Amino acid sequence: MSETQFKFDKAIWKTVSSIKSGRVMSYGQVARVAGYPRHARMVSKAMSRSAEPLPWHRVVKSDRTLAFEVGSGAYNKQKSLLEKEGVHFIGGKVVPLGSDESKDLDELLWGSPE
DNA sequence: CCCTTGACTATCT
DNA sequence: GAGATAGCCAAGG
Repeated sequence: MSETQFKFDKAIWKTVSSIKSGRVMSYGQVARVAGYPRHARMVSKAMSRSAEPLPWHRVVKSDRTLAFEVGSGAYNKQKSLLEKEGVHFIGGKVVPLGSDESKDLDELLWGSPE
C-alpha cells in the first residue's frame, strides 16, 4: 500500500468518524472536507479498507438517497442503523435530525413522494 | 498501456 | 422528476 493512499484513507476515516450521530454527509462532501475534491468514488474504497468500525452508514449520496440498491441487504442495514439514530426516511431520502420535517411530513400526508 | 468498474456528481432532456 | 450523459479518478485485469 502506497504512502499517499494511506494518507488518503486516514483523512477519509477521520472525516467520516467526525460525523455526528443523527447527521449525514455525502461522498463528495466527505472527500472535499478531507482535502481531496472530486474523489467521491474513492471514499467507499477507503471506508472498506478501514480496520476499525466506522460510521459508514452516515455517508449517503448527494441527493440524500442511499448508495445501495433499494431492497438489498446493505441498503436495509444502513437504513436501520440510521433510523436507530433518529434519522427519518421519507420518499427514499434521509432526513437528518434537526432539519425541518414539517414540509416533508406535509408531503407525506398529501402523498406527493412515495 | 488500454479498457472496465464503481458504496459518485452535475447537467441536460 | 426520472432517465440518459458526461465528467470524474484510482484500481485491477
